[in-house]
Parts: sequence; C-alpha cells; structure tokens
Amino acid sequence: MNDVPSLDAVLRAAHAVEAAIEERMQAVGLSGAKFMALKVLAEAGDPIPLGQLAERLQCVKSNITQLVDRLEADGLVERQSDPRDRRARLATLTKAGTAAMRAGRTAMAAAEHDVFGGLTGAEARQLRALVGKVGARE
Amino acid sequence: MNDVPSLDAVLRAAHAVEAAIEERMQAVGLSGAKFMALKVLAEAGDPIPLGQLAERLQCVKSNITQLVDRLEADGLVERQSDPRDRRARLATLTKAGTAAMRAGRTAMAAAEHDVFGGLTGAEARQLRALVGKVGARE
DNA sequence: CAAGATTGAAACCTCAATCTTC
DNA sequence: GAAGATTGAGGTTTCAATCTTG
Repeated sequence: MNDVPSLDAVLRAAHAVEAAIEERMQAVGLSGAKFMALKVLAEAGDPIPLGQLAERLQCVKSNITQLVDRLEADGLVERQSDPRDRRARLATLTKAGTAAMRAGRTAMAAAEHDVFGGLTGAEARQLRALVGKVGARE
Repeated sequence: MNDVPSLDAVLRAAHAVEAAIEERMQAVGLSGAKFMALKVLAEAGDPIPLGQLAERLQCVKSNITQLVDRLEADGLVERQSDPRDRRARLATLTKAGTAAMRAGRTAMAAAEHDVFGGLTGAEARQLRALVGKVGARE
C-alpha cells in the first residue's frame, strides 16, 4: 500500500547507527561528538577559530563553546588567543588529542563494521547512494 | 583513503530526517519525543504505567519521568494513581493531548513527504528494505 | 529483596541575550 | 553596528542512587 519507507523504520536504523558509534567511542574514552571535533581539527592541520569549527560541524557556536570546554577538561584540545583578532579563540589539538583522534578513527571503522556488517557490498553501495539523496535536502 | 564515508552519509541523512520532524512538530507545538509518547498513549487506549511507556518508547524510565513532566506542564497528559499498585503511576491523555496527537500525525506525514519526496517509488522501496537490515541486528 | 518511579548529575544540542572587539 | 565567543535557560537523553511499595 504505502511505498514510502516508514519514518519509524528509518529512525530505528538511525538510532542503531548512533548507538553503535557511541558504544565504540566509549571504549576509547570518546563520544561521537568529541571525535567529530577532533577529526575536524586534525584535518585542518592548524589551529582554527571556534566559529569555523562550528561551521564545519554544522552546529551553532554555543554548542562548540561547551564541547571545547569538555575537550579541554579532557586534555585533548587547548584554546589559544589569535594574535590577528583578539575576539577570536583558536582551538588546537594536544598530543593526547591527536592520539585520541587516531583511536577514534579505528573505533569509527569498527562501528561501521557493526552497522553494515550484515549487508553485502552491493547493498552497502545502494544504501550509500540512497541516503545521499535523503541528506541533500532544502 | 576514504576512512568511513558511509557512516558520515548515513549520519547526515539521519540528521536531516530528525530536523524535518522537529521542524514540522514545532509548527504544531510539539517535539518528536512528545509526539511519540502521545502516539503510544493513544494506541494503548487506556492509561498505562510509566514503565510500560518507557518500554514501548525503548528508553529508560527516568527519561519518561521528565518527558511526562513536560507533557503534564503542557496540559497534554495527566498522571493518575493506580488503584491496583500504589507504586505505579498511570499516564493518560487529556482532551488537548488527543488533539495534539492528531495534529502530530499530520505533521509526521508532512515530514515524511519532506524527507522522501525526492525519491522515486523504486528508490523508496529499496531504502525501506535496506534500513530494515540495518536496524535489525542482535 | 524486586519493581515502579523519581531525583541528581552529566552529555549534547538549541535559542536568545550579552560582552568584547572589530 | 557587525563579528566572535560566551552565558543562561530549556529540551532530550543516559546513568547511578534513592524512595516507596510489593
């Protein structure tokens, strides 16, 4: 009758994916949100303003303020002053932060296996193509 | 090279789905979480203990305590004493709660259209089959 | 002691308001 | 005034501890 996938089923799948990620990240002392931030900082190479971090993580700035607070408390990130602009605060990875990011990458790969392990290669490619169409909204 | 591209894409899609739901629910004065609770209560027909509500929503009981607090503050749900078991508290829909649930159903259908509108019928069927495999683990 | 529910603390996220600096 | 960041308040979720009742 209804060709449209139930939102319920999609939400259940999304929840399963997030649960797998959180579980794997917890095993290396991280969370999904913390890992994403470390990943962006590592890809940036140099310290970047918190506003840019918010942009690349697609969230509001006040979220980053608090996330960086927690990362700083964990010793994974440090805030620096920007000599060019005294309004800005730059976030930079510590040694421990770089190590945590690498552990997080391994954890993320494990989560991917947890989630997509039941799918054939063809199914995984199909799924990737389809979710791409869902995400490309507005 | 590409570490975990599929998970990224799936997470983006999941976020898009949740954002569409929250946007549509906000337009009728609800949230995704509140609507799910109202929906379960409506399907139950009779007042049910908070613990059963937690079970059907697949979350911990303390979450329900707070969610029902907010629903009660909104005038959509009421707590009743259970004459059979004085430990239990029964949640029941108010008149306004029933009306809000119906508005939420319409909003959910709109969100579904927002999210899956860009897919062909064949793609929607494929997606439905695939997300079923992702969620059905363990 | 088990079961039902609540409380307190914390992570994660958003919005509106504010503060400093440009 | 506008930009960068923070603060305060609230929503959603989890966990551990607690309280009452069975």
